[in-house]
Amino acid sequence: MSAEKHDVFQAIADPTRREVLRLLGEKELSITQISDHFPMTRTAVSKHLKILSEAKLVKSEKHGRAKIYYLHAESLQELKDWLEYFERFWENKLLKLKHQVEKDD
Amino acid sequence: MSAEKHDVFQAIADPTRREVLRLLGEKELSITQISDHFPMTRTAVSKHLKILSEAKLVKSEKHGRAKIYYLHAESLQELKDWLEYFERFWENKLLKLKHQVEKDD
DNA sequence: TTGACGTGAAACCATATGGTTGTATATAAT
DNA sequence: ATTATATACAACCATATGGTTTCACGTCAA
Repeated sequence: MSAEKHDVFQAIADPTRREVLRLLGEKELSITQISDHFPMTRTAVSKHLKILSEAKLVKSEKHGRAKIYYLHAESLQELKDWLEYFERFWENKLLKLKHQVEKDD
Repeated sequence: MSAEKHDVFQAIADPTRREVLRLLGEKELSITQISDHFPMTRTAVSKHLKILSEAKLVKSEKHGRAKIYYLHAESLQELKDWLEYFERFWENKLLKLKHQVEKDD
């Protein structure tokens, strides 16, 4: 798991990491709590969390011996911006369809 | 490059593939035309196109000896839907900020 | 103080990924 | 018919990715 090349797009490419984000959307959780939801070792989950951290999609705080992770959804803005560029390619189609339906009434 | 496991999330994880999507947003292009934009072989670009095809983000038609690719942006809807779930986590913050600014006026 | 608990980190492994070169095949153009 | 063009496909390669096991270390509870 190499250096500074984990951006948001790569971070959300993995289904496990997307599921982690959903979990953290519900509630802050420790690493152990998170890994209880997955059929893999705590170490594996920990690596996923590292990647999510690098992409700034999650943040963490130490509470005693536990490390608590929480969602930092603001970083999804980059994705939203990227998507926006492509919206014109199908939003128009939906509008045209809507107009067509209304005309048919 | 293995079987049916290329979904939209994985397809857009690669910067080259995102750039291909942008290019095709401007204009339909053949494989050769697309690969002219990248510092890699036509074969490499062709593999990226295959992955984008599997994710249904692009479609293609044969015109004589050329294979013309065009954008199929509708498949980005899945991404949009996924994002929507997380919007509540920061849209509210922006709204609060906006209200604060208005109150300050 | 002695464990038990929660995490970190290193070493290792199989497979995926992103790229290359080389060869084959179909379609135009001369 | 020959040649040039556009793509397809197979083989190969280095590195990344996603996972494991093992061990070390700080922290909390008895």
